[in-house]
Amino acid sequence: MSSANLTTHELDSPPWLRVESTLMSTARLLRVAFDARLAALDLNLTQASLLGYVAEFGTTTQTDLADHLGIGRAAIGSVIDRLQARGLVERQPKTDDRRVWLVAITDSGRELTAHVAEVDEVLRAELRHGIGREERQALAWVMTRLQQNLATAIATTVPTSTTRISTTSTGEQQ
Amino acid sequence: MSSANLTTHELDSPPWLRVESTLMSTARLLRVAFDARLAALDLNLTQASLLGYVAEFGTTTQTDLADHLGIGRAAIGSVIDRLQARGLVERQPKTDDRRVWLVAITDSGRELTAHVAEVDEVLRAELRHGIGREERQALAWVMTRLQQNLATAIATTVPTSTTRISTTSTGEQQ
DNA sequence: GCAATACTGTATGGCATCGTACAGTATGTG
DNA sequence: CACATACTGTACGATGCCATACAGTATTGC
Repeated sequence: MSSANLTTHELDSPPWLRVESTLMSTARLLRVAFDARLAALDLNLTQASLLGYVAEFGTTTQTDLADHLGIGRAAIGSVIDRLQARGLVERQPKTDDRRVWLVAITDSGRELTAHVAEVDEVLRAELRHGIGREERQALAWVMTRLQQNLATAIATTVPTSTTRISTTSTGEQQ
Repeated sequence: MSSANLTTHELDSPPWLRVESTLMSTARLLRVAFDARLAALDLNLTQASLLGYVAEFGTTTQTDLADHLGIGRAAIGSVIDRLQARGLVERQPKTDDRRVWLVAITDSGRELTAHVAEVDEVLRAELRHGIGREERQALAWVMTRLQQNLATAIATTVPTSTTRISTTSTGEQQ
């Protein structure tokens, strides 16, 4: 079974990483699940998110898009490239700022978005199974709080910066 | 410097992906945070997890390790390569099965694990800030449940063309 | 014994993302 | 107006992971 191993490995993983690894693997499964369902539309989660965002909020700059989807400006470029190549979005010049592209959804993109929304709705219904409304809200709240703490933790991490950790040897394995 | 963009993009992301993207970005931040703290030890989260697992549960095969850490067999190999190159773990042949390597922790690996545990403890204390015990437990419970639903959803995804969710056989013609 | 099958680890190529550096453009300051 | 600074999108290389294909080894069936 080459499919992502779906073993509930949180049960016997080292206790000092239990929550972390559960979160990580849940995120991975989430991506796999969406990607699998979206594969029928030849989209992955990132592409679908971008499409949905543009469909809902209209034309936006790439930087804006990158911020909202939580990935970098460099990465968003290639995502747009592919969607544009398929005619799902288009880049329009912005008249008063020639640095930026405005990313707009096309008709066929809008059409596809409807299918995406459908897939999304179905999948999310399945994921809600056995989980109450308050529990979902609590989950969202705790994770938001966790994000704040994470941001603080990252910001206050002692800059290992200059140490650079010197890759030293390690270089070649093999 | 180098600060990952920590924008709280969950607030205005497309509603039909809100929970999903929150989970994804939380996972990303979690990895970034751990990686940043572990950078002082020249480890990333995956390496630290592997080290911790071997330290706690003793020698294991690579396949076993891959399953428990939730990544593939191919990926685990290179992780072990690097740890081995630094003398933190070692590969021991298994006498009664010459296909497999038993991955064992070394003395210096065990020593480093103590530091890892320390980093982990500090960071987790920071992450708990403002989050009650029951809330954490609720989080863990919901995510476990979510994982089950995800696993089911993935398994029941209609195989698009070549997508082989199928069980064992069928794989190669032959 | 021998062939078929299953399993383990590795090599290879691909993908998504990151981080850095860069050229083009806008905006602010003197 | 000239210059410095900030911002946008892109190019490039690196990383971590995956899926596939493969060789070596074990196991099973006859």
